[in-house]
Amino acid sequence: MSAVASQELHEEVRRRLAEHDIRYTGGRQAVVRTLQRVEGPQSAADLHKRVRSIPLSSLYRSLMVLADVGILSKHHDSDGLARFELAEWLMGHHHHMVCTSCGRVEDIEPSSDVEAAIRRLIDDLASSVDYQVEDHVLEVSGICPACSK
Amino acid sequence: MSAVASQELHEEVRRRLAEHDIRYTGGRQAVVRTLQRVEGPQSAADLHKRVRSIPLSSLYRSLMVLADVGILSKHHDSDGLARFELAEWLMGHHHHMVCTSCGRVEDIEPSSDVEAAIRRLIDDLASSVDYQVEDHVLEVSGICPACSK
DNA sequence: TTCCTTGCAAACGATTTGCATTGGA
DNA sequence: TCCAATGCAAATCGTTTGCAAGGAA
Repeated sequence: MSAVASQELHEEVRRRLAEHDIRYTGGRQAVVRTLQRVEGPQSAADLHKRVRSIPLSSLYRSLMVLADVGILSKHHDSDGLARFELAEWLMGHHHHMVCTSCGRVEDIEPSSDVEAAIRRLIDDLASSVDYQVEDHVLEVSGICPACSK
Repeated sequence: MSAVASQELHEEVRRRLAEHDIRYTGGRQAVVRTLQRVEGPQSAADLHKRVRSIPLSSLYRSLMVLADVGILSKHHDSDGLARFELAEWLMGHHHHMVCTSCGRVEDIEPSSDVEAAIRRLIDDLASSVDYQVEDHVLEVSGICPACSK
């Protein structure tokens, strides 16, 4: 559940890719490295600005491959743009705090007891509709400290 | 917080639109009526199938207008498709349970004490990053009863 | 050699927009 | 009359794909 150490991360990724006979190429490493050092989910365009050496189509292909094998998680922001971040087994489980004013996204890592409480609530909710819970996403929106001034 | 009575709904909508000098036309009523009777957020294509009389471009325009004045809320599914549902002040606050197998989305209305607990947790999380909470979305994914058989 | 990868350009598909027309207050 | 609303076609734009060339094992 907790994040993989930074040094081990690339080895973990390489290993996971190898299981699928997929190479951990320079372009893919650049994507993972970039996502490792920036906060919040990034769009293809965001990443393209940071690794201008990789053409967009290749970037999209890398993102697809990495998401397919579970190294990245993909979701869509309020504008429908696809955004990517390192998957939870690499990043650690976390939630998002989105500023409705500036769009900034902050990662929030709940303390273990808060997280436990969330799970309990979710299990409650799920049992009422007889679902088998796999995962959950909590996204909180509000005004960030910078914008509230 | 609770849902507006079905009969009052259209009056509420008409009122809200009137504040913006926007007419509550047949097409818009069809959209609202459809969203009122189907479960879960609907895509433009979904809605178009149900109200085939309205061309897609007009449908998109209705959806945009209705979302802009806060009658509909818009979000994107895992494929990036825009989906719409009646806003919370009309629908009542609720969360989503998404089946990862068949894609079905179920609305979940948390009991008031569960909801209170969620808010407490969120306020906790938010205070740690000094955000001013406005809203929250909890999306739980798992296997629905039909798919688990 | 074998197959995964990459680049470029073309194709796609959801959504948006220009413009002339229609319709309600 | 006046201005919002509509329909149609064309344009946008993020994303995907075909295909030929490149590269690692």
